Amino acid sequence: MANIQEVAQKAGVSVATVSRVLNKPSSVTPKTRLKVENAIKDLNYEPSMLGRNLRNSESRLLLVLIPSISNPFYTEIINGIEHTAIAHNYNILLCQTDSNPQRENIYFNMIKNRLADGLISMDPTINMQKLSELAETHPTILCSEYEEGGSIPYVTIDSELAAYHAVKHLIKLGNKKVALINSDEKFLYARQRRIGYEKAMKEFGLPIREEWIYNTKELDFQHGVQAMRLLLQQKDRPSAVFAVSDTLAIGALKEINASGLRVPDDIAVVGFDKISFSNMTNPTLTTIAQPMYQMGVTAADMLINRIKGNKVESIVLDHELVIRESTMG
Amino acid sequence: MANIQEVAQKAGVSVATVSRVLNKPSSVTPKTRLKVENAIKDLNYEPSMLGRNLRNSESRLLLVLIPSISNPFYTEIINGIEHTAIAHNYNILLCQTDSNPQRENIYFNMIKNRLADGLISMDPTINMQKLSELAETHPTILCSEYEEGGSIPYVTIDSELAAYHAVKHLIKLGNKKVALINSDEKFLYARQRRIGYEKAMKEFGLPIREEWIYNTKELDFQHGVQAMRLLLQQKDRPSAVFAVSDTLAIGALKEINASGLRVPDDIAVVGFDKISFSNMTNPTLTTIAQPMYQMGVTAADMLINRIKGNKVESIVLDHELVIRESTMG
DNA sequence: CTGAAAGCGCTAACAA
DNA sequence: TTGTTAGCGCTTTCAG
Repeated sequence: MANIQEVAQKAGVSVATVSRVLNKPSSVTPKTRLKVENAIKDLNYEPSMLGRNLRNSESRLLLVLIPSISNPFYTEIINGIEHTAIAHNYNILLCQTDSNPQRENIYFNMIKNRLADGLISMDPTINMQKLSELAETHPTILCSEYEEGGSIPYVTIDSELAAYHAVKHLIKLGNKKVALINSDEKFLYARQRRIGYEKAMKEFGLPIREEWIYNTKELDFQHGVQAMRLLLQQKDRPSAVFAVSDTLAIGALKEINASGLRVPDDIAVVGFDKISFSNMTNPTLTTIAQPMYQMGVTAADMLINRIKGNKVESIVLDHELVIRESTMG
Repeated sequence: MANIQEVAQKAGVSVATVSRVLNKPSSVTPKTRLKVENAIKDLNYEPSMLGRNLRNSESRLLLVLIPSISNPFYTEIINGIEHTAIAHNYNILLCQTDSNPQRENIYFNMIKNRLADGLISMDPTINMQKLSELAETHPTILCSEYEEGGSIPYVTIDSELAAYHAVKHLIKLGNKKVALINSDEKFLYARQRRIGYEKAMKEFGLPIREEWIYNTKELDFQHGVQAMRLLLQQKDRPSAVFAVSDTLAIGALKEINASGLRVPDDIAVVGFDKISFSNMTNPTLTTIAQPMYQMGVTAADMLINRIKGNKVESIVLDHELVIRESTMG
């Protein structure tokens, strides 16, 4: 636990020189550098980030806000963020809000208290009002979910177009009765995906029937099961389902199987997100792949740029339809 | 971005008094306290953790090391850690090693650089040699995977006993030919689970056949598929499988289904960990539940105690066999 | 109960 | 190239 002072003393130089060896070795003669390096080794010295951070007025920490770590949707995005962060000498503070405003507040305070230099929010349930206020004074980026017409820079995909592609795929397979398992339409992406769904249906002259549209409260498996159960109870049963998240789709899959029907023969299913489990199901799941990793990289790049004081532009990335067994006859 | 100085000035008191209002309001007269509180509000003051941390020689960050965030095994443990941490005014720095020694080094350095006050490792691939050295000078706890006879305190379950229970369950169901899908036996838990498996088999006078024991390189789904494929190629096919992780078991499930056999009628399957996806499969998976959340809480408590300078004892928690469809005829 | 002052470990401006 | 020194924002000891 030696400090810079002791190193300087041992090496017979000033603390400034030690600091230079640490941060810009080229600005020191090889001879003195060696002396310092030896002293560092002898004393087992490790520079304290506490001192450095205070002096530099930075924490070199990036706060990443997600609803829950158990949602596999975020893992690849986080990987992208983390990789980029580390490459720029930052670390990430991964924080779960559990969609709990109290939790949210703790994390907002961490930013205000300079425990983190900036924030990437991926939480659709976040209090946009408060976040926008925070964003005025502290570098902030939205990832995936964003605010239409808001002032916070974001990186996302075109949800409407993606949903349109998914539904079109089902229709082209011959399905005329396509159901939609959507999440709560208080979320922007849910509204957008519904529009994409309707657009595809209309384009092919198919009717949009309210009984085939189900809005779930949450995104988890169990809600997918329940949604599918209700859909199966219809007298005029849909022949295909588009679910706006893989976990919902996997729930639907499970329920279809349980009811003795077969996927895709009786009912075809398309999910959204391409989470890793989506090819472990039986049958494997056709799904929309978001460029997760790339999204994370982009978000982190944008945030680091903001921290540096640069202006950044919002970005919309491309998606891709991944066709697997759940729609292959 | 006001600092404590400006608040003091505005309130007409010394910085010491402001600090007192922040940390021990009862040590200040209500009258001065009010003055200070008003100044804080007026200036929108937020105390800087940078200054406080340097002064207190602490970061109030706990480093949590996991192999990969995509492994659902860790999510509940992390929740336990995080909750406990927050309750004690700590935050966690969740770090993925990707089983990459280079990554590992970065994180070890973060500890040495005082970016975190202590470390909980859940990475079975970690360099124990290096970790032990680090643990001599920095608070360290092992969670789940531990070192037999090592000096680092740990919290874990009795893997041998759990495996014994799982296999005994299969045997009691009438299975005489039980296969084991184990992970690499360089890991302690893998060795222990094999011993538990053998113990149960021996106890019931059943032969232990090497062809029925498969060691995988990794724990993911795909390796489970592959292991099961080989097991199914045996002329004398096992009638039950115990996999040491749910992801492996889910892979096995998938492969059994693909080969036209039925679970549990043809082959019964038991997993390990009770990850959330284990009851989304078809059929749902019988598995060993570890008290994940409790493990996280315990690990965090232990670490915080170590940071305080207290001695802590290693703890072995109880597990539980959760019987579901994959073993229910 | 309050204030003055030292100092946590580091960096960087300035001087030599 | 190297050293001196101020100071980042805070807490805490010591006096009063």
